[in-house]
Amino acid sequence: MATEANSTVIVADDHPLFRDALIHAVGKVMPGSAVVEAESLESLQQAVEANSGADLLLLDLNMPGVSGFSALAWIRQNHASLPTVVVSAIDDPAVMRRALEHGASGFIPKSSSISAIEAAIDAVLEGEVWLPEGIDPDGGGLESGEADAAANLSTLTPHQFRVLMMLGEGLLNKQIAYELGVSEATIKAHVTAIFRKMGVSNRTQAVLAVQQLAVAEPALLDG
Amino acid sequence: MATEANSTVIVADDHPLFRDALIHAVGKVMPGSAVVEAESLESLQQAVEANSGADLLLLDLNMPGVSGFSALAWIRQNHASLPTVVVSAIDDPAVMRRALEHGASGFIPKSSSISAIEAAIDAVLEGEVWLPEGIDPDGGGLESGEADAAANLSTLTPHQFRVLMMLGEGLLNKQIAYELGVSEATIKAHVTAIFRKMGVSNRTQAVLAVQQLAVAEPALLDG
DNA sequence: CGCGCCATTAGCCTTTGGTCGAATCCCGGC
DNA sequence: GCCGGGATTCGACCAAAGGCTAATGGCGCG
Repeated sequence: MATEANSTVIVADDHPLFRDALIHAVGKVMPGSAVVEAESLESLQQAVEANSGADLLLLDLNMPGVSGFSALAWIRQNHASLPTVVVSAIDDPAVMRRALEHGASGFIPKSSSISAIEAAIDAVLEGEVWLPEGIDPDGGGLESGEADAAANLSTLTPHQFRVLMMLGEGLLNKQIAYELGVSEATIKAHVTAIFRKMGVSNRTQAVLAVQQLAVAEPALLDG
Repeated sequence: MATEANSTVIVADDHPLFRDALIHAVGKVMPGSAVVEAESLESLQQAVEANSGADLLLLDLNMPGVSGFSALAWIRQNHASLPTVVVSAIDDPAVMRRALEHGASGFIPKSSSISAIEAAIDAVLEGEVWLPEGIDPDGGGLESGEADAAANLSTLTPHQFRVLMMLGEGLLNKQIAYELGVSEATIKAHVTAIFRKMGVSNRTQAVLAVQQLAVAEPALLDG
């Protein structure tokens, strides 16, 4: 069991109950570790920037402000030394493999037992790659467009990344400016920079590029 | 074996070799039937409009001009009496079930044997629903956003539908006008009508709505 | 035949989007 | 303490998008 002292873990999940459960599991596997919580893209970026020496990131797909593998791809490229485990309600093996392709060190379905979650954290801290039992980590590789989109995405600055995510929600420049508390001119400048880095020429194409990193929502089975 | 005479089948697939294979299978199961071919969205629409009494449509996902379930959803709503079998290189059971939810009468993976394809056509002509062996047709139902998008999509006129697909490729109004050989004013009129019917207020949101009907490209496994 | 719907286009005006240049700020290196 | 580069910020300027009105022609249906 890896019982590191003075270590830091970032837990990013917008569901408070599940976030607490993850924190609890972290506390058992890594007693004495500091935990930083994030429940949105903004707080996630702050947490990652402010704790560049963190030892582990537990990252939910689908938080307010990001969906799909965008955040994972960006963080992995900009903080390569931060091991990241994806946590998600989705339990599709193909999604798990895509997560690994984007640099994740493991994948924890939200349906996992406490002991499985602890085992996963423990394994990743030891430098291993962890997937649920019975899932084959191999398979294919990313579609070329998705890999390109991820590579381009990772060159964006933090602000540019957030702006791009908002473009992906169909927001107007004016709305983005208001939400970020800056002028519309600033957003336009960011948007132009995004276009260059993403290799596109208008916002619709930028949104389509981001969509390649989306995960298909599974049919809603719970009640 | 259903051997209808004077029947018409539409085969829509942009891969000539596979289209021929499908036509061959149709010829065996339905001797004497007329076959109409389509290899793009435009020719598909022409074929469907010109053969309103056709007995069967074999429809590929991912043809030039359309991708995902958009074409399926639109055709099923506007030509409810035309049984449609989806043909695709994708063999994900979840995709097959979504096809059925959008009104398909069956799903034929391109990896199927000739005999399986013939069996599928035969079954659908008899009014049955056909899926590959071992696939459970039940499961979930569509995500609400996807069902809404499909419903809205089906109210579009043929031209509007084509314009929307081009919006989904990130084209400018000017480019769409050029490709369709009409003026930019015409495209703007179509686009405005599309926004109303789709319940959105700008082209980015329209594209996002259409994207809900997309299918995730699987990892490329063939050589 | 007339009515409604679709497709087409023009003209006009307002809003949004996108590019350029430039100022400021922050941060690490010298 | 000073310098340089990237990030962030912004205003000005022009292009594209979007809303509205109005007019034309075709096509199906009662």
